[in-house]
Amino acid sequence: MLTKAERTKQFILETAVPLYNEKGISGVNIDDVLEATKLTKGCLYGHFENKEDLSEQVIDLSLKLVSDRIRAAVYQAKTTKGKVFAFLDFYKNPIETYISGGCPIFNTAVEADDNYPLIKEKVAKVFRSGQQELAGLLQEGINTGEFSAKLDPVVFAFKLTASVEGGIVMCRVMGTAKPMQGLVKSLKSELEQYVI
Amino acid sequence: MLTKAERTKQFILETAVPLYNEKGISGVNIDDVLEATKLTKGCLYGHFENKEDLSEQVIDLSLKLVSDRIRAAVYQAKTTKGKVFAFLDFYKNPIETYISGGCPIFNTAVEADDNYPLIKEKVAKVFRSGQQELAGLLQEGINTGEFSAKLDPVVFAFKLTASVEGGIVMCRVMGTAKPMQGLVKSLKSELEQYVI
DNA sequence: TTTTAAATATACTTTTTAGTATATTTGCGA
DNA sequence: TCGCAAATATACTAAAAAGTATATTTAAAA
Repeated sequence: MLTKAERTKQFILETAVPLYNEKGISGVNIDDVLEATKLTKGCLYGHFENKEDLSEQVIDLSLKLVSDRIRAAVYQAKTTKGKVFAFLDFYKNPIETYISGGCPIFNTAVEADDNYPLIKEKVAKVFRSGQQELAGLLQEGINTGEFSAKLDPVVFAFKLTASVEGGIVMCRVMGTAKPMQGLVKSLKSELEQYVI
Repeated sequence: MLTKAERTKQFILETAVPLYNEKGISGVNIDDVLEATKLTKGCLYGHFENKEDLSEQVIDLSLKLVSDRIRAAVYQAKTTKGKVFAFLDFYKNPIETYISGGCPIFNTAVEADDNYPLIKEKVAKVFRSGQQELAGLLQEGINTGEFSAKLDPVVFAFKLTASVEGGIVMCRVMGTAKPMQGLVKSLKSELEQYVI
């Protein structure tokens, strides 16, 4: 059983997650969070040192939530090909995302890049481990004979992630999920070329 | 000959462009701009109604600058394949970008998405016309017999843009341009498959 | 070259946002 | 179920940021 304080803190973080994802770190202010949680300053500052502390923990949670969810989707599939397809299907609809406002990993990456070195490093870690995992998956597929050895796991893992993430942003701005369908289809058939 | 006021206004906008690209619209404040330009409030507010007006015009310029530059790079090549390759090579080094801070089209897209509907629409226009142009280019290549008709111009144009833009962000955050080389190489060889 | 309106600087006010001191309430171990 | 420490609310101060009134300077037309 969680203590009251722990539950409140968790509630603040969870409520702030979509807020931060939509407005960005610089775009969110404390009053937004108070408004959304219906709590007061005294309460919030009882759980977080300052805005920076809050922001850091919100981003931590956002990154964890979406990473876990993608991983869960991927590891549900049995074959390697199925896993890769599951990854591609995760952002099938870039308008209505798991956490409102697009992909938090990517959104954070763009904003943290030149402004928040600490958070930038967190996102870098997420990307690096994600790339390693995805490339490892592809390599495994080659090892088990599911894919041709002509497939470059590291390059293709990057291509998959970069194009999907880029596609999300473009679709969201243009207000249509359609190009994503074509993109995913194209990436799937690209992988099919390596299926033995 | 430009008048003094026109030159000053242009100077403010040009100075603010990299600032906005690095810090984002919500991250920039008037004092940052004054600091960078070494001008004063009285002067700045003589040229812009308010911060919103300034932001809008800075973004307009950023989008124009980078669009023009990409177009210039592309239309320098003679063959269609050469043009597409030039497009891919434009962000060959995602760390040191034409405008410091990454691709302004993409950075703006991410931030404007849920926060600045007016600017979002501007970015959407840039993406739409860019996609149309790139797809048109590919279609032309098919028409002239340079590419196979099996190439889907709309889908491939989206794939090219999304993956390069996504790749820029990932490389910047991870602090390495290397994955971009592999990505560009892969996209080039993907196009080569359609070259007759 | 002179005049003056336009451009810019200075010094302010207002508004917004972050943060804090203290009072009040509430959950939980004794 | 009582007592009190922990949690939360209230009401404030501090800091930062936006915006303005007015003085001063400067560029360009006469």
